[in-house]
Amino acid sequence: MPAQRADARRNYARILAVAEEEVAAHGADASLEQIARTAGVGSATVRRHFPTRRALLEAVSRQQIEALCARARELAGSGDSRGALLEWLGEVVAYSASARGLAAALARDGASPDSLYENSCSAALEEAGAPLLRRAVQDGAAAEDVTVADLITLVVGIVLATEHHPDPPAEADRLFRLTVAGLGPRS
Amino acid sequence: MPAQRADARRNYARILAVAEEEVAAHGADASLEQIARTAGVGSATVRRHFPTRRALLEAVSRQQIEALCARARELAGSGDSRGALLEWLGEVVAYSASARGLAAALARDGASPDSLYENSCSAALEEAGAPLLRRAVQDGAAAEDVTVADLITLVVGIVLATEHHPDPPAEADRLFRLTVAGLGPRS
DNA sequence: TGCTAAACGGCGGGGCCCTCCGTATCTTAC
DNA sequence: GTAAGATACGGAGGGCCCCGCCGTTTAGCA
Repeated sequence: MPAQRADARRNYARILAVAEEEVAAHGADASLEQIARTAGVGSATVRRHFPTRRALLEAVSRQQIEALCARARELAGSGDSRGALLEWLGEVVAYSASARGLAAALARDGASPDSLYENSCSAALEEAGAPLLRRAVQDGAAAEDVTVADLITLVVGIVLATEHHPDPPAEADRLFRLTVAGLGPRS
Repeated sequence: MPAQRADARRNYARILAVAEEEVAAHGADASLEQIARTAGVGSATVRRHFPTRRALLEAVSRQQIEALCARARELAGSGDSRGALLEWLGEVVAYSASARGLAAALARDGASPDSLYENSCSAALEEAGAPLLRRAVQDGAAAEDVTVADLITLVVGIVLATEHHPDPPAEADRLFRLTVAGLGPRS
């Protein structure tokens, strides 16, 4: 006895596939109705499988998020704690800047009453990044009151602000390096 | 012979006043129709005075922007070039975080064909901030390849990313300080 | 006081989001 | 194999919004 009916699973997959293309093409505010139309289902079905736009964005971004989490685990064993953290953050920037909708999925949405099980995407990333940051703090390469959430928020901010540039990934990377370096040579 | 008819000016003022409240209440994507209704004019009239949402946001933010420009001129004479630049940027953060819509008005919108006379808001800010940055660069307090536009973009990113937090201004300020400090004590 | 041009605003088209509810389809049990 | 029940579907309608058109009003000038 499947937890879900077979046709429901099929539709879920179809919708998700179409949504990936549509979000890639039109960004985080792609039309849900358009997705439904292309997938050949009713708009209600889309809403049934993905109650909120955010839910859909998170599902679309899932693979990328998991890849980033895996990368964090890889880097956790690296010798250079600061370098590992920066490398990982840089990849988060690169992914978010090139895969449209990812940044929006990561952005916290204060509109929710209970923020417990929500933000599954950003929660996963934060958990994966925690060891990296912890090690960097221990090595004195990062301030103690910084959280992974802070870093993710900064990254998301950079990506959001560069979203409309001619070459978002390049610009995002530039600003990220600038941020890492601090305002300038002399502090 | 007025460049504009008297009633047009009146309506402009009415709409702008209503828009300020509405944007303050509902953020950058306040309903233009709601503004028209509250102002007691047709929605076409709103569009006539403010062809794009961005135009309206810029008009709404004009006073704040000018205040920030004035502040930049004040700080231009300060002895501590780095301190002056940081002080100014901090105020940009504070303004943007507390006045809803300002960040959106500042955000570059790549949708425009000719970006010449556009972004009057951010253009003004950039011009006002240029001397501050120039001095900081001369004093070696900022990297040479940094532009005011970069700094504004970073600030806007921080504000956008913290927009949905419980206390946006506080969070934005935190992240700004974190950015200025660089990732950590050891670089 | 007329005339002209500027400004207004109602209206309709198109789109999107959201909800409801009758219907079709899958599962399971017999 | 079939009948019953649960599950999922999707069309339709309401509400809101942005946008453009165009007949009408009104301010400003002679």
